[in-house]
Amino acid sequence: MPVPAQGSWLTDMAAARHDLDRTSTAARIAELLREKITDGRLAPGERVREEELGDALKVSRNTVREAFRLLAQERLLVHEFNRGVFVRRVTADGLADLYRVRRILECEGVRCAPDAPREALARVEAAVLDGERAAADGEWADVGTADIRFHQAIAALVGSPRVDEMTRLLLAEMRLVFHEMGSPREFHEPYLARNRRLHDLIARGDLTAAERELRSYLDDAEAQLTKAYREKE
Amino acid sequence: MPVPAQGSWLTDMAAARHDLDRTSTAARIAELLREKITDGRLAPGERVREEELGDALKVSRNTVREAFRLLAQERLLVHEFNRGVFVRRVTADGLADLYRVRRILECEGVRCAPDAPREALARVEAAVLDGERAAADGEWADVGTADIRFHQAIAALVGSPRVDEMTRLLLAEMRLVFHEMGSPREFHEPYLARNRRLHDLIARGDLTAAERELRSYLDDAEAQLTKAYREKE
DNA sequence: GCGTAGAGATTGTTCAACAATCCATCAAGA
DNA sequence: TCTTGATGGATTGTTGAACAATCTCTACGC
Repeated sequence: MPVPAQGSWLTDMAAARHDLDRTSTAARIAELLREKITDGRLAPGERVREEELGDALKVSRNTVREAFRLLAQERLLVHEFNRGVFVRRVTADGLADLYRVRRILECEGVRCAPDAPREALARVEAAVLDGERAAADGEWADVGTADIRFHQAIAALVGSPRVDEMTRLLLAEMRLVFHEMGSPREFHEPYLARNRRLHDLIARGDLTAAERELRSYLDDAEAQLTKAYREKE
Repeated sequence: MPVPAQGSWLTDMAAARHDLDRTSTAARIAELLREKITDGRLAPGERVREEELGDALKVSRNTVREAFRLLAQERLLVHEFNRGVFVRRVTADGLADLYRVRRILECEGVRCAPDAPREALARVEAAVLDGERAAADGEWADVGTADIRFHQAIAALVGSPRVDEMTRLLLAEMRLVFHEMGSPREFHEPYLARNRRLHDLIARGDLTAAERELRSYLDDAEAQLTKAYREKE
């Protein structure tokens, strides 16, 4: 049989392989739950009963349990042995750790910006624009989504699938934090301008200033959230 | 009821909570498999049949499947829909990505060294000593284990549970790479002295030199492994 | 107020069955 | 000979029911 040339259409097919393989019922249930959780329709701390969910989706308990295991490993659900599964509640300590890792990954993204492909930087700007547009329309939930996509894009400048995945989980957990405090507008509005500035600094190639801006950005956001956390207790 | 003082013994109890709660059968099976994989007794690419394993352990297929899901999320197993689960094979691309993230996390560890507690640095030195001792005894498998513990300890200087966990998964995957090439001695021996030097630089507080040393360390290791990978193909 | 005991609910685990899919093999046809 | 298509066995995917183990709440007695 003929050997396909490097970079032939066959290579593309091989790369697109994962799009083709069907997904298990458990994986699809997990996806549904993920949406409900990131939407905030399943609130942090809320319990998810396996029989209840199984009946609602017309699937067996075993399948539901598989889905639970997936999301528990993703840190969206917490599985307490013999007690059940709950939507994760992020503690103040957890929040600090979240920001610690965000600082590491996102700052690395900024430092990698010069080596990043043009499309990667374009995605950063796209997220900025989406946020500004959503703010103009008063769609504050969408502003939050755009903000998360912005930071995802920053970390993606590293160009590492692993970093992308870690950031995805990280930011999904951040959504839990936002939902726990329920403050879409007051929280996201002031950061729109900073997203814009951060992007411009990166695009201009002033990485030192960009990293400084990002760090102060994250410090401020963390301080604000932590303060709100403490007040809630 | 009296409020416990910050850092009291109650805090310790709460932290040790997870040691007490019984673990599910699936979690224990996962632990068994994890050992077999990191020991190399389950080789990369090898298939693990669910019925076979269930019979061997006298547990039901469903329970085995749960264990598979856990390890698949840990990236030790690969789950191919309708085809089965296999011990992960790390590709050359995967190897490069592993080192990309290791550089990020471990270099951050070095930079955080001044703020790290004394015990954290002690663990770095302990790993160095363990490696040297194992080498003197000719126990090259133990040298590999000590090397991994060394790098785990470096990343742990960050002081973040999340970084610890990410590094744990990362290094478990590195073991797969080592097993795939089956070269314990030739590979680990030259790095013993470098581990020692790296620790000394950190202990001395010369972080600039330490980070440079670590980067060159990782570059060399990656190059060596990548070369061996290419030759195997 | 405190400890105990029991009832009900929920999770943990097993088992058997069937459906869906994969894989190797083999037969037919160009 | 090579390709194509069909067949059957093996393995995974999913279900539903059953029972055991554990938790949680309530009622009771002290």
